Amino acid sequence: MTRKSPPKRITIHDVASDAGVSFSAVSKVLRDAYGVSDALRARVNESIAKLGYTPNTAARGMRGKTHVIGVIFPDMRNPYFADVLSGISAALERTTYQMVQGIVQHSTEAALVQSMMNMQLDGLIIVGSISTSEELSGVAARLPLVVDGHHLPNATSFDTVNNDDAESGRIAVRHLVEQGYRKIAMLSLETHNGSVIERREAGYEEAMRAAGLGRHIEIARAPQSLRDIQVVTQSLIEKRVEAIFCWTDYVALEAMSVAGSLGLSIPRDVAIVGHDNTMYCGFEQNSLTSLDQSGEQSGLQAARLLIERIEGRQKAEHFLIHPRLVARRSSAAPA
Amino acid sequence: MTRKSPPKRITIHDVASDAGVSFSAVSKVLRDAYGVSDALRARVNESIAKLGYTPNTAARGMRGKTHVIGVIFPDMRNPYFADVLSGISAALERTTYQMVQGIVQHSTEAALVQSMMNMQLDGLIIVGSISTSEELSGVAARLPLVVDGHHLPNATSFDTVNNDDAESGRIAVRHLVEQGYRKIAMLSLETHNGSVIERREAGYEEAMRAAGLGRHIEIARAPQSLRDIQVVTQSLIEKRVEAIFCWTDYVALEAMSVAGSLGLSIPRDVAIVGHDNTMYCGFEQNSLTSLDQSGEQSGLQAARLLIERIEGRQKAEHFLIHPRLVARRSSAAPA
DNA sequence: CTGAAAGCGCTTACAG
DNA sequence: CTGAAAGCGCTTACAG
Repeated sequence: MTRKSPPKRITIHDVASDAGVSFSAVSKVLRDAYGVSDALRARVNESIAKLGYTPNTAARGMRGKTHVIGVIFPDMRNPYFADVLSGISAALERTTYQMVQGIVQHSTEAALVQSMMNMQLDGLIIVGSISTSEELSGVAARLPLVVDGHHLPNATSFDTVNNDDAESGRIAVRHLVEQGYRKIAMLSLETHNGSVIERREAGYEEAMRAAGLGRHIEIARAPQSLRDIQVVTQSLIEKRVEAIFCWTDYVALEAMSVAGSLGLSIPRDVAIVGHDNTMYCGFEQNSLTSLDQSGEQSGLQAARLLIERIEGRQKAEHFLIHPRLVARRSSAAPA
Repeated sequence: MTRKSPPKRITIHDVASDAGVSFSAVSKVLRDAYGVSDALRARVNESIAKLGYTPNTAARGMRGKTHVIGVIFPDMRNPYFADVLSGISAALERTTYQMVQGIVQHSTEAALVQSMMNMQLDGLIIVGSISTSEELSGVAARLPLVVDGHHLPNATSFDTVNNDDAESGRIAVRHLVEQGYRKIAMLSLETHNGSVIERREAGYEEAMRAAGLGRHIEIARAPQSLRDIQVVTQSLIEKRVEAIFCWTDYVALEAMSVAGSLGLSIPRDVAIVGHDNTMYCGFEQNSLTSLDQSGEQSGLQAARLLIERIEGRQKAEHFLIHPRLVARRSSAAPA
């Protein structure tokens, strides 16, 4: 085993001997525990600074808290998640908690959760979970959990943060109807119970019926791949729909691309509305109308709830965000 | 302290007693160590499966390897990083290594590195590092390190994976010159020594001179914010440049947006070339010419190198990727 | 207010 | 081939 000899790690013992105190005194200072005099604390902190000591997270994890939380994202491609992360990060800034991310790629959400539990993290935020209520309850039984973007009928063992996704669907439809569109389709995703997408679909259908457009309800579901989105968009266009509400922005941008490739002009030939109001919406070449659910706010609240839960709160809390339409050229009234 | 009592964790001892062996025998099976009979191994594996045992990463970290590596990204907004992650993930799939990500937000790269060292991770991949050679050498002295996207004059204690960024700059310029453009500017980023951006600038300048266009060299550097990019793009357009080579795609998309807002048409009034060939380039409304440095390949190689290094390789290796131009409408020859 | 002891769940020599 | 012992760096009662 040829290993480079790593510079010896500085431990609590080194700090103790430098400060001339017992090593348990150092531990107490670190954890802000009771029963340390100001003099002792000052001396220890000085040594910590001098030696550049940082606690070994693995060792901490064996006994108490690691002061690290985990955040799980379903993918890194959807720019909405960057907004959520930004909110979480801001909320954590003034706390002693650090964060690591797990992004579902070839592995599964469950594997990532397991891996983070094995690392003894203090709590977990799962964004856009694809797990069932039962699975999430199982996780919540083992560590503090907040789920962001998943509507669960009866989550009592963990907190949730959600956009009012049914309202998103309603707002999108009402807006398009006001602009003069009637044959409004929805471009959705093959999904599962309790997902944000399911709620958006429900809101879409409800508003269509309320507007007397029930006969025009048309929900097309495509997997996440660009190729599939293309095919499904084409078929909607062939059906001569007048407007398409897409479950997330990048799908809307792809739909826009397909329409353009077919020589159609937006919104004249087909109007498009996205969801999340990510940074690409504002680009002139897209000018995509979108529903803003403030990912930043969502992340901020999720982090707040998680910390409260780590510090002892037992009762579940559920935070709801109200979406807001940002109208742009892609849904302008037909001339 | 009212804490929910978490279901007791299954440890190596539980497995041992279930299998009727000593707990050290279990440890050996887990680590594939020498000196375990097939019969014992089979019995232990059966118990592991039955009990659903997974090793406690924190405990492992106290003595040996955690089998977890860390990947640090400078941000989550640039879609190029999703490609890199995908490559790393693919490379890890057939190994026993898990991965967590750290994304630089409000914290710093150095803080994230420290945090991951404290977690006793087995190795680190830093993508798009902003640290100096010295800082990175300091990290490499403590754990196996691969740096992706950072040209360091004399990295001997860690591996690197790089795109040939000077070549990217040259290819961009040559392509634009072939298409008939002469006043070619570069939209860059305020940056540091050894960065990929610096190299792209160097390649740009070199190719401009080689084409006899030295007098048209114009490098505008903007911070990462959309607002700043707007201002800088406007000033380039006011100088009546004929083409703009942007250091990364989303900057190019923003430049495109600014041009559009000013009523200019692309490429007739100004041609645009991006870098990374991320998924947005192919959208009809963008149709952005871009240099493909294959983020997936980059991630794949980085993970391979890191694992080799974790398993004992001492000599530094440096992998170079050759960029490839993907031409689209944004740089078509002026009619 | 301060310190000595036990123990978290593993790995790593070492002894049988 | 198998197992008992020591120890990684902390936290948590507990004793002084």
